[in-house]
Amino acid sequence: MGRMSEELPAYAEHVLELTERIPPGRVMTYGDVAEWLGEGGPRQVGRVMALYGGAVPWWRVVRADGVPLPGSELRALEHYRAEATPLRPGAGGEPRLDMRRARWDGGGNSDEAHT
DNA sequence: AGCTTGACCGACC
DNA sequence: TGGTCGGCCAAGC
Repeated sequence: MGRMSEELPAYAEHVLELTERIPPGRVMTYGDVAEWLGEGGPRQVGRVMALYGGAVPWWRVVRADGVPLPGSELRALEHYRAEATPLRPGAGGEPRLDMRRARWDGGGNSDEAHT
């Protein structure tokens, strides 16, 4: 029949798939995901994560400024600690992601970090 | 059809 | 370091 009941939009599936691909200890920004995918924008990625992010390592997709997801900071921090994700003390002493080291390019070159 | 909202981003000041 | 502004793009009302 004509209508295909998409339980999960194709775009959402791509976002989730890439998210699962992010190695432990690394993160990608919403914008990076969108750019890597070559479609949509940061806001679309954010929407997907808000709706279906619970099924994937959501803590590995973060804002460009390295601030942990508001509302789930504790849970995120726990994961970062467990994965040894590069963190950095913020102004108020609050931990923020060290984007310079934690940012992952998407597998184009897995080993590139290391200053 | 128009306006608001959102797990955003970069430039500016 | 932090606040504001404009741009972005899809979904809801």
